[in-house]
Amino acid sequence: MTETRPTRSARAEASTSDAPSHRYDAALANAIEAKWHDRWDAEHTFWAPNPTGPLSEGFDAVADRRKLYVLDMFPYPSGAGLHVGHPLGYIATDVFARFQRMAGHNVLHAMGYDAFGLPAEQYAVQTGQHPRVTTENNIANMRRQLRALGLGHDSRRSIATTDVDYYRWTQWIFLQIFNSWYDPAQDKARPIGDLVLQFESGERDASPHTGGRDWSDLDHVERRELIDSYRLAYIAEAPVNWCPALGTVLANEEVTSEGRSERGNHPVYKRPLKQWMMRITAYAERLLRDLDVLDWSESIKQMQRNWIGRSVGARVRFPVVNHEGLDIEVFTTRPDTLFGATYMVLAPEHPLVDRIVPVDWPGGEQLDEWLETPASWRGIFGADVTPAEAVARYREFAAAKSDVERQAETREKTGVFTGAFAFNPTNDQAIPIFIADYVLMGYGTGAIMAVPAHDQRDFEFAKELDLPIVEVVRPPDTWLEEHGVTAGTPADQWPEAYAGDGVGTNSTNDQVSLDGLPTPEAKQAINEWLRNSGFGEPTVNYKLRDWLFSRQRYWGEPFPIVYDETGLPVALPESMLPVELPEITDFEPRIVADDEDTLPEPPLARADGWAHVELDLGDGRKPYVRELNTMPQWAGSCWYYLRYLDPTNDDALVDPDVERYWMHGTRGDGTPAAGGVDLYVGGVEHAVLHLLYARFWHKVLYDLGHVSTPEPFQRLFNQGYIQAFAFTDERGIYVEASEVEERDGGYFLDGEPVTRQYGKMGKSLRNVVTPDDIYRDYGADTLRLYEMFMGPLDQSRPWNTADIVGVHRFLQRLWRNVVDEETGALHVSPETADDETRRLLHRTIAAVADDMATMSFNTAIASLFTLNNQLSRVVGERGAAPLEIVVPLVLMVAPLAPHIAEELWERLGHAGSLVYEPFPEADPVLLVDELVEIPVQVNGKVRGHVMVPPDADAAATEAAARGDEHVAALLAGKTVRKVVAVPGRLVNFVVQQQ
RNA sequence: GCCCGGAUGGCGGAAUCGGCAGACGCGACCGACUCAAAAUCGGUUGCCGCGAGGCGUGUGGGUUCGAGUCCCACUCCGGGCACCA
Repeated sequence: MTETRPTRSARAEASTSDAPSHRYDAALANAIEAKWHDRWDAEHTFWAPNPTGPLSEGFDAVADRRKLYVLDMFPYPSGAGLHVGHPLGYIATDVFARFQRMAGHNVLHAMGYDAFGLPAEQYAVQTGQHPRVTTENNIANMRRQLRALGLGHDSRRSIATTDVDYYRWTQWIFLQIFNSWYDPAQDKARPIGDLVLQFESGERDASPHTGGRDWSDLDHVERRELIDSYRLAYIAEAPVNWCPALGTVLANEEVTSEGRSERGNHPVYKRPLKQWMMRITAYAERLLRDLDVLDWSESIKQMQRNWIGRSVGARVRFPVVNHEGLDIEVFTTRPDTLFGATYMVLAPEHPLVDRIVPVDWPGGEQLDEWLETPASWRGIFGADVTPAEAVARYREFAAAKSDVERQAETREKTGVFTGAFAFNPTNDQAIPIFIADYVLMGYGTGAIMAVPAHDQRDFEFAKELDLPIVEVVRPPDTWLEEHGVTAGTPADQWPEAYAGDGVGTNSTNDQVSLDGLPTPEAKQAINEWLRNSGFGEPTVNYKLRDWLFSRQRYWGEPFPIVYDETGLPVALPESMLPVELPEITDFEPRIVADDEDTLPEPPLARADGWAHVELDLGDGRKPYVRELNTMPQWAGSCWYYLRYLDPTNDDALVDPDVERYWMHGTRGDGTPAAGGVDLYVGGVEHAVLHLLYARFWHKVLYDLGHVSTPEPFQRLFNQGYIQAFAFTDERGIYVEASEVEERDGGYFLDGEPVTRQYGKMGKSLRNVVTPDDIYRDYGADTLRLYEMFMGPLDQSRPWNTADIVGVHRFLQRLWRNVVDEETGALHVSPETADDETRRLLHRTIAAVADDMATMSFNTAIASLFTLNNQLSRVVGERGAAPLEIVVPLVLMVAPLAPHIAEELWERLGHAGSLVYEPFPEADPVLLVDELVEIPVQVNGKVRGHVMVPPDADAAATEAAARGDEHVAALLAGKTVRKVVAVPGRLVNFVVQQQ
């Protein structure tokens, strides 16, 4: 590139042309920043020593400091590079980490790259360039952009998930999970070998899972199948989210509620496929319970709670009429309404449907009151056909509806009678069994008991198909009134179901009566009856499903799994790790048709020499076929925070002593904690993806003794987003935002008016501002300061380049207060500051230290502005800045704008970096003013101010207030009914209203 | 529909416990410097009013000597979940 940048701003031109030669401008800032980046690198300034091992050099010097682990969410190295919105969190953690170093902590702060994933692979498909090349280029560019920000990361600890040395340990963790099972008795994961021992010793009975056969009756393959069914990582054929456009299946968490892929918004179809699953459901209760001890925002906790979806209820078994021994099991949160169950509904794909469907529609004595099956039960699906045909038709109808269509529809209830009946166990009444798509196979047991009087969905279905509606919970009078009915109104004349608590009614048999019982007691009573009668038992159900863990992709971690002649998976031994990705040239998914009939073929299937191997896994050398799927992108990001601790360890994923030092159960301030990372900063978009998966893996590692804390992230902070204005022309097309001019309250591009919009920064809105632009025009310190000054970290706010000059001027004034702009010489003085300035200094120190600790960086900066403005006044008067003010000011600025602070620190005569200098401390004596100004109110309105000593009591303050001329005039001739005098705060005279 | 979060000048935002609303910055206006402009420096800037003063934190009520802050009802905006039994 030989030509000069055409976009170089006029401001930068002007400031470099005829400004004083030692003014702090972009050019000077860039020079200073480059110098300190090199210095920090050369001096290993940000190397945080481990207590032991290869990274422990220098630990003795920091051994008495408290540890602090600060972490940013793992970034994906995008080919587009960073825009100014990306580093917001990184700057915040860096400011916090720098402050905490000055406050006496040994701070671990590192940055790595979540580098597997779709974009590099899709780029490879388009260009033929290997994803590794693309990925490494992107990482290099991102490293450059982040280095320019002056982030104090320990560069030795930077890892990428694509490093073979890293994914070797991702595979190792997979093996740990694969080789474990969840023992409900101990409520933890245990080695799979323990389970085998339990079966062999007879301690655990195999027969319930094998059709009544004992472990000793099983052959080798059957035993493996049984054991495999217990593993925390297992293969299952289940309806999965197949996304043809992405050529892969997706986890539930990766599918939006509109039934589209979170990445790319492509249609997703349910189809049965054999896939790897992770048994995260075994941890549902612990994942939920342990949220209570985490310092996370309530909203994120709530999102995880919703996703886990715990509900308390009961399982109830309904015997199927004419099928001896066959029960339909349902889950209900309202077992107290069991007497009101007038029909049942199965999900259309429920496996029992085919077994219960009779040859003909029932009639005569099977139906208590009707002579033949009512037409309404058969509806349009069952008219003129057999039950089997009706079921088939309905299934076809339901399957044809995509999730999107279901969403869009008005949720009119549809369904069809199966022709079969079940007994309501409370009263032995035969109730009809339907299939309907409002019952989902994936939740509970895929079957429900329908209580139309007390469930709105069942109510609507009952109305639609003309089914009986029986009241078993008496609603409160207020509800009856509001719905225009009385206590005597039959439930089928209610305008809607009553789903709330009430008092039991119509619920009595020989053994139990719920009549008159309030709902909570009724639940207890019926649960007891269910247990005694054997029809059911209380239980807890979760919405959370197991995690679908395989992807039909190339650019991901290969599984350390092969298959032998039985087709069952065999774990590779640790000694065979890593399983490296084979080199291939064709990354294209084989079939990309955007419909639901295509089958995925993993790209690894084409690596013939790799996929088929001969190995000796203890059975002698024999052929095996490798697992051809790869792991999802979430795998690598599930544990990277552990690898930062000990990135070079070849013997373990992390040394236990190192792990305990950085992670173990105390917070930075010494109080007990459940999780190891002291501060984790990132976007809210990972609320139920990464944060749930990582907690799950961490708990498995905890159960197996590989980590010492039950939770990975003690404190989570969700930063807001930087949004930006965008502009559309009259066609509604986005135009380049940086070229739009504002004048007379309107916006114009090339003289044509354009419309201002607001949204996420990105290519599609053409409103990207890159950090490189800002470095060029102002320098990195200005960018850092601006991003921290824009507002509170947890809120989203608009980027506004025009506002940047404010913080840039601050740095310029700070510089000018210390360095002569014309000569470059220092103009500081050892003379003491005046009392007012000194007091302001100490107030500022107190405020800034407090704000830094609570990450209120915007107000910390405001305080620094105020002090610097005062210093400017002093310099104006005296021609020199008192060192007494300058030194602490520079130290306070250091976490926020480290380059200029280091430079000033050096010019002030210090040899080393200020990174580990103690943060200034406020003198408490100077925080108290000699006189304080107190507002004086009359009837709540401020009418004057008086100066009083800070320790003046109420009487003295009131006396002073009465002495104020203006106040005295207002009080003259009026009756003071009450005086509120709050010492140090205010005085309020309450006078008779005239 | 359910669950969270939010609403303060022209703009971004500030205001530990219920105690001077609008800190700090942008913008705007005035002035200094300059032949001039930019940059820089100083001042003014919630609204109405010449002023005294009045009004003012999404809306309507309430508690209180006193409410941006607490309570009740609502409006709008953002996010999450959603036929979850």
